[in-house]
Amino acid sequence: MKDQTTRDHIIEAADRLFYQQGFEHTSFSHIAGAVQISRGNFYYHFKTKDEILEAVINKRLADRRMMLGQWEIDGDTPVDRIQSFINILLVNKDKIQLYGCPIGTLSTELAKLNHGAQEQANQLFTLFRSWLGRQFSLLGRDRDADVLAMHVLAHSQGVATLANAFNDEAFIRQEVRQISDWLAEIAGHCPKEQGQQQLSKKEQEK
Amino acid sequence: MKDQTTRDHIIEAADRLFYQQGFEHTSFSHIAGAVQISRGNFYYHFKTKDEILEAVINKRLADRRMMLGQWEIDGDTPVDRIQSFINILLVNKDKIQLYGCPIGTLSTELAKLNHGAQEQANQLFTLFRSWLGRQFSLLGRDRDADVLAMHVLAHSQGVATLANAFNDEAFIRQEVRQISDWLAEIAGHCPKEQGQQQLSKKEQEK
DNA sequence: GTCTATACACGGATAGAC
DNA sequence: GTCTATCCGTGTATAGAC
Repeated sequence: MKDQTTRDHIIEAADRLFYQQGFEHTSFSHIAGAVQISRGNFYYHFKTKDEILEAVINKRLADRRMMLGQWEIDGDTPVDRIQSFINILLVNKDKIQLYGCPIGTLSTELAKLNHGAQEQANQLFTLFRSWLGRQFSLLGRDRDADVLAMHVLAHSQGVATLANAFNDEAFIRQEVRQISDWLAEIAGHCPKEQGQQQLSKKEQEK
Repeated sequence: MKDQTTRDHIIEAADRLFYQQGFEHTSFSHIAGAVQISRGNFYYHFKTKDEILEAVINKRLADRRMMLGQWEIDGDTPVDRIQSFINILLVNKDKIQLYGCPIGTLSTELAKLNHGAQEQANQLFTLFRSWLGRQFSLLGRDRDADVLAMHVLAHSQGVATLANAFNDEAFIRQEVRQISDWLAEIAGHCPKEQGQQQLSKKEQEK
């Protein structure tokens, strides 16, 4: 599990560089330099730049699925889990101020490049969208679960974009507070929530 | 007023191409081809690519200042004017679905490129931020005018990013409705608003 | 002001030795 | 698996003729 192959190292470096510098701006030389291998060796692992992009997106998908799975385990209620999503803005605030959201900025770039991998990259958004939608459904908001999910997703994207532009941590905290209040209000109006708080996983274990 | 110089044509084409394809992805050849001049001629007007970028940003600043000025004339109340801002999402929905927000995507790209013009590009955001802040101040929300302005700005950015990713017009309409309701509620709670409706510019002219 | 020709660096990609 | 050497296209930028 711990013995990373050269291929893994390449994907890891590319993931980081694509995020920090953008996909197009990152060259083979950049990645090869970061991994400390020659450019020639590079092509043994990946035939084209698009193949690396595909691998990076797949890695990001796997990483995020893992993260969402963990939130399901840690979060006792749907509200807790949605709050975990909102909190990424705080947890990753430094990187977001420097580079924006890794999912949003990649999607935006690929759209402009009219790149074939755009659909694949959007699966990252879809992953969060579906997951958030399920949480809102569990809250008893089955009818507008997807609308609420998209709203939360859009909010986090907007905050990331402006936090990046203005390099403003206070703004992130402000907006996280606002959307958390909004979430609490949503939860308060939900019929299924009040009585279920004590039926959460951890409580059941006792 | 109507005799555009070659320089103006270049800026116009670059403006459009930077928006549609991104700054880095757009080459001199692209722009020269669009303007129907040779690449060599190009350098008579602009010495470097960065000079074109600077000119494009200045043009965008001038265009947006003009637009905001028009909204001041057309909009009777601060609420009307803020609503004008929100409505850009609807007015430009087709382009937003294809290319995102011209201001947000440029800012995001320049941040990744670590480009010197980033600060200049952010003046576009600042322009809207200040303008929106003034409108909220006029609504009697002087204390949190900037917070509200940033909130509206972030919302529009988030909607643009996701509308672009999912190419989803219904989502835009949905979110515009939501933020409009929010605005109406904000206005309803504002002490200065109710009594001032009839003191608007057009009413005063009579 | 506009053109052609050209210099030069860099990026993606391949061939073949070790 | 990893390396060096190399090809080719494109991108920025310049020189100089018209």
